[in-house]
Amino acid sequence: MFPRLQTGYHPPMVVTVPFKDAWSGEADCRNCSLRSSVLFAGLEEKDFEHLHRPIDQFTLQPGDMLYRTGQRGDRMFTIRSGLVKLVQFLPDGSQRIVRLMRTTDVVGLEALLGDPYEHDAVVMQATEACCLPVAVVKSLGEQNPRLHHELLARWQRALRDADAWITHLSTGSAKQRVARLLLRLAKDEENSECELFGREDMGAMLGITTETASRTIAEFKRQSLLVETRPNRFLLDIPNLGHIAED
Amino acid sequence: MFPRLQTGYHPPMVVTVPFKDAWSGEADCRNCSLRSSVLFAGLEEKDFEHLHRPIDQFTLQPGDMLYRTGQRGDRMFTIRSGLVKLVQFLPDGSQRIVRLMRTTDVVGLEALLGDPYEHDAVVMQATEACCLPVAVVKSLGEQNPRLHHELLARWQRALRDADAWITHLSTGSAKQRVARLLLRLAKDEENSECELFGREDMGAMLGITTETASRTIAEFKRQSLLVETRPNRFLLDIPNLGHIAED
DNA sequence: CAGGGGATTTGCGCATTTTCAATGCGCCCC
DNA sequence: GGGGCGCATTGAAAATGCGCAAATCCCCTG
Repeated sequence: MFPRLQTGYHPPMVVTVPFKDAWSGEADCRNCSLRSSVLFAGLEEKDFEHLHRPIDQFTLQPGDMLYRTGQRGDRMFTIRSGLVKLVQFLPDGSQRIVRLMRTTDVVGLEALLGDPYEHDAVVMQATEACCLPVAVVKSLGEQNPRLHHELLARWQRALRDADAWITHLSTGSAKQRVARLLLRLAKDEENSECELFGREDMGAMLGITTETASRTIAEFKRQSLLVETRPNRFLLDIPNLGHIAED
Repeated sequence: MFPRLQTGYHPPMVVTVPFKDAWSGEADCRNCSLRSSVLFAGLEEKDFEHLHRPIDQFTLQPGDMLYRTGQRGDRMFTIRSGLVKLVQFLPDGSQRIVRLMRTTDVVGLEALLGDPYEHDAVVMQATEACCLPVAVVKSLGEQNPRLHHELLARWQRALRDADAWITHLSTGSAKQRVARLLLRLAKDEENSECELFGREDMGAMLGITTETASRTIAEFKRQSLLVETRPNRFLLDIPNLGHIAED
């Protein structure tokens, strides 16, 4: 169903690989545990009656791709849990990650306009996603003003994230960028811990090389700004990282 | 009406400065010369009848600000001509330009959601702008599906621009970034010429220092990749700049 | 338990970029 | 015509990041 991409592989690759069957059931949108914060937050009983086919739900593994750049698709996705990166490629073949999508984010909004997808959407951590057919969202959006407003808000959220990505993660020294990334990752968690990922991905997010990403993390570890509680899970010294990030 | 900001000034500044009266008339939307490409492209005669107050039009000078970060506003702007930068600030006070807005772009979309503006919107080159009250756009958007679609498309366009900003203007060496910026500026013009701006602004766009921007431009000039036809107007050697940009 | 593949870390030399300071240029105003 | 101001350019030293290769580590598998 969803092609799998190995970390480190690069795009001119052809996906000959297994169609992993990732379907994990039909979502019960009415009783969705994320209902209040998700795109469908504003739906009412009468709207659900228009939902003729149930919404499909998928469980995806790292490397799976929701879609590829340039492809035309008729679906968007709500991320229920996990982590998905949106990747763009430069003419020389190098890649840049332009956004991370997490719980309650909607991926692939451009499909709603009939545009081809702008990115490769690649799963980084095991992810549950709901598949929203464009036709459904479109028709519900026309009937329900709250959903419609919710859609605009999603677009705006994506835009704000993109701007923050420029301002925070693509500006300043490597140390600053890494520190800002760590803080941002820990922000949503309760215990000032965060799950990190491969150095290559870090580099692609921050516009630095893999080695510089690695060196910086290693140095932070030596300075006890980071403590690795398990592989790639870090406890942060938030105040001091904040100090590095800002100045 | 619109506060003026001098180039090089930074944000914690208070605008004590003259309220320049920039009002330049009421727009005749029906016969707008940009009608076909502007937000209101899809309006029909009956829609115009709902336009009770005419749309105001402004002529703005470099340094004028359409709005500031954090401010709540009830208007958006269509840029008719000229150039406007959207600026964000880092905690240390340095600034980063995250987008350039030009003819037919809509600035300040976030007002439509009732959100505070996300940027400082500062005029870089003399600009004509139409002021679109949020209430008007909102009510027309509910009546006219084409306008509504147009709105989504604007949001998507902004998002695509933001992503391109990350991928093209915030990635790679200084030389590459400058080359990409030049090419992008020349793209819309017919004669492979482009209007450049202050080195400080260039730096803030590319995430490099003013000096590096200056050095790079100076070097391109020495290599005849650029020819300055008038102050800050450059004729480009597109193929060779393209070569630098890509590799 | 040994072997292998991939990812991370590290060393080292080099290129780029920053930083700070000085100089030069053009323009406007007195 | 002579400041003065803002901006662009340049120089030189220092800091930073890159590229490449070697070493290490980790995990998975046979």
